[in-house]
Amino acid sequence: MNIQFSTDLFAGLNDAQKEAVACTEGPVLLLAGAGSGKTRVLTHRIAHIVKEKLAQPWQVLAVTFTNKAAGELKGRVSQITEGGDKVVAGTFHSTMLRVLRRDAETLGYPRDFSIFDSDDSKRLVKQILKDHGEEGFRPRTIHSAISKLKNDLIDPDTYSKSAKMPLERAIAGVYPEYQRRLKVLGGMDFDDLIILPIRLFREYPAILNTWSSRWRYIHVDEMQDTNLAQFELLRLLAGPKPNLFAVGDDDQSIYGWRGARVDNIFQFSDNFPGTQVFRLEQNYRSTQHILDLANAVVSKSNQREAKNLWTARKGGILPQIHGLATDIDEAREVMDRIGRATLSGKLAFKDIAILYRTNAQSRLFEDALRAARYPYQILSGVGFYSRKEIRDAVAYFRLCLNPLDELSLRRIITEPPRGIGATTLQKLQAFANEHDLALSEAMVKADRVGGLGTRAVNACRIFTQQLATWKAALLKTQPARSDDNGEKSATESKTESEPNTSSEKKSTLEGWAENVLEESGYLGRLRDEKDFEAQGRLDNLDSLFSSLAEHAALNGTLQEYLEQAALASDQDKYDPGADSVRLMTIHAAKGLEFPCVFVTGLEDNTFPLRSMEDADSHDLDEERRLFYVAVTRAHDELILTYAHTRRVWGQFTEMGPSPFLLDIPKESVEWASLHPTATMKTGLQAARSFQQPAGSRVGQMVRPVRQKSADLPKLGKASATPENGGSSASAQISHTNDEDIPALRAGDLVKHDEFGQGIVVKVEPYKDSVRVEVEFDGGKTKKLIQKFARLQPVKDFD
DNA sequence: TGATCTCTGCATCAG
DNA sequence: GCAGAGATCA
Repeated sequence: MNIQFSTDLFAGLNDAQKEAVACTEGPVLLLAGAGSGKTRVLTHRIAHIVKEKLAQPWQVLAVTFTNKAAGELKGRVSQITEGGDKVVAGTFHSTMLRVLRRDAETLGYPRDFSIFDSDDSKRLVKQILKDHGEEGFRPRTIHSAISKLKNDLIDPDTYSKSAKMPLERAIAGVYPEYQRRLKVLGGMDFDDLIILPIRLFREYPAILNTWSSRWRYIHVDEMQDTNLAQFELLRLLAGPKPNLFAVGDDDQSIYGWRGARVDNIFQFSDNFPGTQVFRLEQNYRSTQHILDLANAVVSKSNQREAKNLWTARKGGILPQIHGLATDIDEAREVMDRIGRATLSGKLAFKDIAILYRTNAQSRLFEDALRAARYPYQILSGVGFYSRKEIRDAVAYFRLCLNPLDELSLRRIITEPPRGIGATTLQKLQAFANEHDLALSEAMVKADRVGGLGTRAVNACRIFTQQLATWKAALLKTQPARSDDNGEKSATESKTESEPNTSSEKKSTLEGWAENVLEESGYLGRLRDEKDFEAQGRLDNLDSLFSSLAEHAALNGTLQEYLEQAALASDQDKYDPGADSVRLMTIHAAKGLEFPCVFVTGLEDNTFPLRSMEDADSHDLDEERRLFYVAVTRAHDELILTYAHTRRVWGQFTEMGPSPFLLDIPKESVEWASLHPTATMKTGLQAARSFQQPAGSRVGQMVRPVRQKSADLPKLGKASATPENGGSSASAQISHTNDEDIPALRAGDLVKHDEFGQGIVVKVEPYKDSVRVEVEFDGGKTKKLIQKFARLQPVKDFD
């Protein structure tokens, strides 16, 4: 997609797009279907505002869904008009972080507050539960409840009044304490980054005025996925004469589970009287086939604005559905297709995306890609910054910036072991509580803490001294923010490779970082371990150092680095240049597009994924929209796959096909599955069972895959049903692979073009092939030379 | 105190 | 299949 240098910003836009770009004043709602060019409208509108001098670039705010999208937006605006790089663009979180870095002290937080990620938050909740003697509840549950309350702007007092049930009372007990401790530790969690600015704006109108008068034009992308708190922020910032431009699509609302409200779109006009509404309904991305399929499934959802998404791209490749015996076969099938498409030069690796519902599914694809030696990148899952060694390193860094950050302190105090164990910490903590000190302050005064042995006191002294040295050394690496011109040598001083120099000599940020981990003994300990895993960890730390160096070369501070790390999204890892297959969850694929898309794991309870507690139709609708998002990522080619057997939690589990597959009209898709009739049947059962209350779950039979072939009677029945008659089944094998002949063994299910389905009775060598004896349905037994017989294995069947 | 081992519980989506 | 908790031993 290339934006041309055009004097006319409106050239190349369709009528609806033009209108939206031109409408710069007052509240505007742009309902933009998938692939309808909303990003184009956003960029052009902002460029238009800047170019017409309606505002300075820095008076234009664009809230995007990822920081990466923000960067791209700025880049594109710069291409069209001058000063585009000065437009303020970022996610809600990163934008509000600016506000908070300036005024956090007003709310009683230190300037250098830490950002706690959800792992930190859960730890904190766990601590509180322990202190309250309520360890029966899961920290995860409590934390997510608190998070939800915060996003709904419900404060602890209000909640406490309505809390009745034991769980609710536990939440009500933890919530205020959690907030209190965050503050004591000088930390904010992700939700605080949204709700604290709200409090700031409400309580200090002058501060609100600073920002709301600065940002004269506000743009919000993906409005359907904003929550109440984010909406309130927008309302406050937009002020009484809102120049607020919101873009969204209710069909793509996929974050209900974390508090997003589609009503922020539906009720936009009520909340902002005088709203002008525009619709983008022409899709420029996908073929008609793909849109038909997408529309068919999403139109079954209950709460939805009727719309009419269309495309001029008629024809194209019909989407395919492919059912495989096992999840491993599924991965193999995807590899096969990738191989064929790339080998023929039809597609590059980077044109291909493999999408899945949950991160756990990525492993098999990863293994298969590695085995096939196809380049790939994973855009979701356990990222770099959540690796243990990186978290440890970051904890050291965070502690240097914010001594109150007890979570980090506790994390690294035994990494490596330094003679300070649980009992010592307990005593320190008691002392700290008594004298109203932070844990790190108590350590400084360890000699005054009762009951500590000299060994422990010494250990504390050594550690606190180290910490002080590191802090001092850190200051030398940071260019003073006001006059930072000279420090260009940041990347260049890597010449000295002596690891054990004192902190004085390393004046670069990465040198400092390396030194901290060296002096603390962290690196030494890893080196001593000498095993494969430890080497990997050391390599990762090396990557951390070089990324710090890169950051420092751009005059970035450690704090900024940590912020970026904390707020980085999965998509920020996306490297559009690299020619590699992309793997990601559907959530992470939001906003992206690819010529060829695999949507995998289309089984009941994989996708849609049912949760134990709330299996109501509302959730199914969100899964449905998620499916819609998944398939509308594709330009030309769409392949849906599912497996009959999947390993779940290490156990082989029978899966039924996704109910979504049943919503796809026959003419919109090609069934490449081996057993469509059976598929449809189990699919129907699955669809029905979805509506049943939790507890009555089906399809959880567990048995080893090897026993599969013993399942013959069922097969016989299924293939004897009148409506399938065998003909439909044979039509399904759309392409026989003329690769290697499948290895068969007695008990395997096979299918023959003429004789239908059967079971292998005997396998014996015959010349340069094998002779297979097959007992076909109806009792006929045939001896066939496999080389000529074109027997198709039917590995797995319900 | 800390290393090692066993076991249990648990398992979406994400900034 | 894995991480974290708890038990055990040096």
